[in-house]
Amino acid sequence: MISQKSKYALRALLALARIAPGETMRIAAIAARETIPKKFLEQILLELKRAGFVASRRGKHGGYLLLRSPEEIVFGDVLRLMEGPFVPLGCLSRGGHRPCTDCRDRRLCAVRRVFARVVAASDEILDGTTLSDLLSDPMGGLAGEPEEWSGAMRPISLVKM
Amino acid sequence: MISQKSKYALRALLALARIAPGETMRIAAIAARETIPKKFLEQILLELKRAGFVASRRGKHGGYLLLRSPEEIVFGDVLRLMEGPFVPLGCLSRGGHRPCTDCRDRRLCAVRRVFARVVAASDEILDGTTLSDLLSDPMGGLAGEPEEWSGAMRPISLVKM
DNA sequence: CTAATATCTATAAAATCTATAGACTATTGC
DNA sequence: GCAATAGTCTATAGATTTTATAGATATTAG
Repeated sequence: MISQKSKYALRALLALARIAPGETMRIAAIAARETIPKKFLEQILLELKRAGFVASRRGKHGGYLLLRSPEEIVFGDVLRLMEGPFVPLGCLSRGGHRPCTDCRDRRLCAVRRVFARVVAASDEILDGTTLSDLLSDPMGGLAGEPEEWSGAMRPISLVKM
Repeated sequence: MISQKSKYALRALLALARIAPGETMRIAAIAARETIPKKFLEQILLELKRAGFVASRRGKHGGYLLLRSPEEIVFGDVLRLMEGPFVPLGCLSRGGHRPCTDCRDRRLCAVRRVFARVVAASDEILDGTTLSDLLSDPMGGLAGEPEEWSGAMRPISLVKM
């Protein structure tokens, strides 16, 4: 499962992407509009600020704004920041850190190999989607209800994310 | 991240896939060979038994064996059993249960749409891989070290699974 | 009968996720 | 300068989930 924190971060960034460039939006306004606990959102926005996604102004008329354009903000980057050094298996993290302690030989770990493919497929989507992709096509080309989805759009998989 | 439990389950099934058909393998033997806590493994094997993946014999000379052939045991099915009703977002679970409580309109939820695509891509791999795929190709066609992986095989993505 | 082995229920220990609290700092308008 | 507004920072609490362990029970072989 993606964490609430990541979901909140993505929604907050989308909210900021909808305001006029150069304008700011207050934490309280984002929290209210996106239904996010304000104090939790504060921490999330600070993380996003430290990572260079957003900037802030303090004091009266303060608030947050995007530091990069929506075309440059990639879903995968936001998730990597919010979720920490995560892949489906610890031993798949960058540089091979966090090795399994219970896996005799990484090269022979069958589980590892399958999930490496899942990671690659997920990355292709997450690193190929930006905020602007979602802004320009708010309904994703769908006209019906989610209940009417079929085929590739149907949420069937249950792998934990 | 995939849970330890799922990883243990997959490794246990692979261990059972390697023994002769009709033979059994004791819990203690699987635990030792795959470096899995024995008592934890007991619970996992019971779940796998209830779901029809394996069968067991009690008493002396008891143990576990696969109830389906390795060609019929699909990674996705095992994960769905072990991880529960999971998708990257609660509102993507089967039948649309577990709706977001903080998302105004599911049809407009941009985050939801992106992750629906991730789910579909992951499923394609997980539901297309069986135990026998891994048995017949233990090295996955790779000759070098994981550190030498490149391109699509490199574990870059950090989406939490 | 006894030893080996799986079964079952409960609980403990640890980690993580989510959220809240409260004091502090900076900016603006008057 | 002062008050109001709004972001910053550190700590911690509460809840949930994950991981693992304990111990009593049931079954089978010999």
